Amino acid sequence: MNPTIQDVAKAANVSIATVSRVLNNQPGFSQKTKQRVLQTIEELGYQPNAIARGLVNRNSGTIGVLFPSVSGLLSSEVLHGIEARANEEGYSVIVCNTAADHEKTLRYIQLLSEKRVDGLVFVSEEVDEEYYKAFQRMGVPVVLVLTQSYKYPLPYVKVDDSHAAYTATSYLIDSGHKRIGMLSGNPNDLLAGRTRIEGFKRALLEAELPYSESLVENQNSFTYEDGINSLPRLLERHPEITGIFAASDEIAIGAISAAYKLGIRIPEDISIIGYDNLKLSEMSIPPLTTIAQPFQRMGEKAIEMVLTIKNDKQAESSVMPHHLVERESVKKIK
Amino acid sequence: MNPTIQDVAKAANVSIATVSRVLNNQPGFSQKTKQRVLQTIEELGYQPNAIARGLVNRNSGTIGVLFPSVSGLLSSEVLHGIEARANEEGYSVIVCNTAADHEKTLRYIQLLSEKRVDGLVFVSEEVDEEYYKAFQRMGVPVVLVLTQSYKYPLPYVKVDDSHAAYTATSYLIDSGHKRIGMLSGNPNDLLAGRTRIEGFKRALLEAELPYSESLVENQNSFTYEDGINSLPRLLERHPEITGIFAASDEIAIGAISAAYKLGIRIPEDISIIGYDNLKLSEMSIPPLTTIAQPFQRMGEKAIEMVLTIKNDKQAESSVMPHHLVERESVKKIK
DNA sequence: CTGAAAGCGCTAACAT
DNA sequence: ATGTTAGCGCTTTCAG
Repeated sequence: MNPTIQDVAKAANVSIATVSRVLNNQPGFSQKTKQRVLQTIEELGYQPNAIARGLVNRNSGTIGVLFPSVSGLLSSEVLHGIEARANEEGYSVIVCNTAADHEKTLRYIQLLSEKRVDGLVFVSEEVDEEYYKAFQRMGVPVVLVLTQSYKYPLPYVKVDDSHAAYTATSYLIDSGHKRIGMLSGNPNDLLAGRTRIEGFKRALLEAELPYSESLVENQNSFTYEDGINSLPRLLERHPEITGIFAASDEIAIGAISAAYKLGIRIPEDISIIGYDNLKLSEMSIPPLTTIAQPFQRMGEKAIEMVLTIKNDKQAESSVMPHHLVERESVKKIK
Repeated sequence: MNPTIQDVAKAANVSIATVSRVLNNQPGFSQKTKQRVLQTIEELGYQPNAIARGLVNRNSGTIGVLFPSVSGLLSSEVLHGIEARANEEGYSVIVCNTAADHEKTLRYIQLLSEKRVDGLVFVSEEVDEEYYKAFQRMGVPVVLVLTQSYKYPLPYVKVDDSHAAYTATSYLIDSGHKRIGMLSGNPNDLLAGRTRIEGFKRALLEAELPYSESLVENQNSFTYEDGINSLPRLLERHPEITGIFAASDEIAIGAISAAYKLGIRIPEDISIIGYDNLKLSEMSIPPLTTIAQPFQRMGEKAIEMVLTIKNDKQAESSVMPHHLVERESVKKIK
């Protein structure tokens, strides 16, 4: 059995209150007793029981994080930032893989609520009414990452998707491309789908370049496979295209693979710009030019916001800056 | 304030013991009272406090996981398996990023110990004496993943690295290659480094093919950059090489990129086989033939072992099967 | 500067 | 079938 504060008190000939005081560095003990207590703690190998502490202090020192997929290239970078910042602030993080499943998500929220986590970070998923109600019942700070809610007043941290898509498309335009298409993800995804298409469209229109819906090839998701499948279709409809904006790096890499099989050279025949700047993107052939989202920083920021809300009951949403990473998948024309 | 079991008891006109009984499905209540209790629980929105429960039951319902890097492609797959299985078994997982730092690791172990986690999963790192002592003091099951300890009796789950390297090299040989080199990771890494070189050497020797130390190009690590840097050096020393075994997929992908820049075609000029079967490997051009490690399954297995040890105080280490994944980076000669 | 004692919310005897 | 009560290990008044 682990020694308790009682054992320490007894062995050091003081009361448990005194032990508690030196443990928490609260006023009310002499240097002498402090030494004695510290020493017997050492001797006994005493370790305070965080659970008992949590019961008294009504906090668990942990923050829950909900991902639709933990093994995603993207999630792991966000998680990295979350874990780092949380640890700095003295918190642990519990990860939960919701698999984008409604029931599972609800169960996880319930679980985290029972564990009395001090805050919640909700990544990449839309917040529906049930989730929101559960959040409210928990009464702890909740912050959204890579997503936002139009219905509920939940603070978020993300980039401006529309603007970022605009930046990507404009880069293609500035590089001299005039016939530009898009490999979209899921257009029904209001957050990552619709808005990126919007930005794409706006860039084209402002540059007085042709735009039509057929210029964007939609998919159900944002994966490598989606990229593989969608490139041929887009090119079949629009063989004149020289530049492509892919809604995710994975899609872009998939498109590059598909192009390779088709004997199309990147960037000589077709230029491609991605979105995300995953580690993946520098490993492709050719290295992928893309829009970087500061995933790690976003994770850190989310924790900072959770903690701010916990203290101040208020925190503003944060729209993080994206930036262009020029590599070799886009050719400058003339 | 969250309602407590007291509130429920009062509102339902029963004692807290009764509420506790229906909550834990222990014998000793009528259907009638059960209904009543359940209903008032519903009405009050009562959620049991897992911290209080933990204090009484002396368990936290959580398992700690230590990674040298959470954002690694590999870690995230292991984590996926860990999280899934842990959740099925009613446990949560706390992730810790040690950054392979000694002090940090020690602090994390201490922290998890204070949080009274019910078990520990230790991934990809060597266990030194201080770690081991800390494990012992904790008195909870510890299982190693993708690593093992020669000094301490800690159960592990991994593949047979030497054998897997042998398999990879043999595949090259069976494909008709006679001049084969290796892009090793860190040879001072006893676990992932040394053993893979061994397997490589053994395969060559058994096939009566030339082997010398200069045939293996060492690096400090197993990254993409290492692959980029090491390919040219190996080829400079041994321009006759037609087949290469890379000690990790990342190294392999790096080598492919380097080859591309050098105008060397894969697999026409040189064949490459990797090690890991990360998602990455199917996205490369050409898709990478590699040795698959069942990362997800390993994560699951680790949790199963932790739980087994918790109950039976015994669990055997598990050497998981690896297997070859044939894709397009190796050419069959003649 | 130090100790006694009252909880934190719950489980598990032990009564009834 | 149900209630009473003693903790689990700790923090925090409140007294001295």
